[in-house]
Amino acid sequence: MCAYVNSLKASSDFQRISRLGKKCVFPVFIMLALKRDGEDSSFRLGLTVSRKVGNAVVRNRTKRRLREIARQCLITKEELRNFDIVLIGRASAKERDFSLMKQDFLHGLKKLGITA
RNA sequence: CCAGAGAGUUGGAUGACUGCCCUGUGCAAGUGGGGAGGAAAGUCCGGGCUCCAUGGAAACACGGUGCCGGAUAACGUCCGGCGAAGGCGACUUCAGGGAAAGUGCCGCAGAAAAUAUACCGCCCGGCAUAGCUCUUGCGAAGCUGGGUAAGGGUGAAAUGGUGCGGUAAGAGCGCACCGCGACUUUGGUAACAGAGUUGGCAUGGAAAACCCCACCGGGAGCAAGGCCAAAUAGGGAAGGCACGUGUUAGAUCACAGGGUUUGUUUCCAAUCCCGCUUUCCGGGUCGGCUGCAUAAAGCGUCAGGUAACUGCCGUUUAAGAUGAAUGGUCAUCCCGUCGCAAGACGGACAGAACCCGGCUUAUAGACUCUCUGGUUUU
Repeated sequence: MCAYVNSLKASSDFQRISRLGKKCVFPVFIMLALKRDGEDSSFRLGLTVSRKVGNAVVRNRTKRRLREIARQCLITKEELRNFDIVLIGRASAKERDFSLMKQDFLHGLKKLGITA
């Protein structure tokens, strides 16, 4: 998907994370996180935006905004090694201010105990 | 200027920082170039391309199209014309072949909904009563036998319409005009239109119930298909057995037999394939590459054509992702709304997925051209 993060693709990965991972709900998105075992040290990101959010234009835009937030917040953090994170977009994501969404994301990372 | 009709264009602009996809260049760091739409949408038609081993023909079935002529690779599309309906008009709309080939249908209402028929009414005859006249008749109401489609009422629709004649009352029964059919003729490539003669009314509606006629159509789709490739099964080679006839060293070759060829059946041509078993070799799911963007291409001049469109020449090369790039933040300007102002808010519908030609649907605002009907002035 991108050079700076590896993406989650297989639907089995999404199912495993939603079953076993920790969950944190915001009005704009739902954050799921799960620590992975093994040698691979990279961080992986998955995005899900359902049809309830809007038409194809709105869904694409929502995914881009979520991906940009992840890029700006996560790329430098060493704590995120071996973590899989899934973001599920919700309907209000198309209207919320970008900087506020960014704060929501950092807050979510703290709540799930990933960062201090 | 107001109201309206038709056709078309556009779909915010520029920049900064920081990212993504493709690509050129470079050992590398880096750096250059390109990056959503008119509908990319719905997936409704028509093609290209690919596979189903190949080509041709016929019948049946199924599906589609349906005034005429043209355009096109093709179309259910487009252009021009005809007819019908609507509008003062510009113009718009139309599932616009056949109902005298056949079957079936026409709710409710109404007498009757299709071999016509008689509910009320109108008219005539018979019987017969009240009454009148007066000894012979007239006879309302009533009963009964007929005639009649003028009038009433019902309905979406009632067996041509209006008028005059005619008649007991009526009726295309007769006549005039209109409509309709047939024939002749003129114009037109044709649909069709005009004129004339004639018939004397025959042909109610609906084909979007079946059907008939003409024409068209094989199926599935880029998750097509091809290549590289960890595992398993099918596959190939060699041997043995089996096998109609001939032949040969030999399933070697020929003929015969059987089988496949995508809606079904049949025929023709050509080509392809052929039972069982042992050993050895190989083998293609996840993944990657390809298919994959130079094409019925865009733009422009000129020429032909009423037009759709075509031809010549010149010129341009224009996204290529695959859990799917084309973003985020900000500044200035533009447009709209609100506001005295500073400023605030908003800028439609909507996201390429093999590629083209259409159709349909969604679309804030802005702009251009042509035409029509008014109004005012000259």
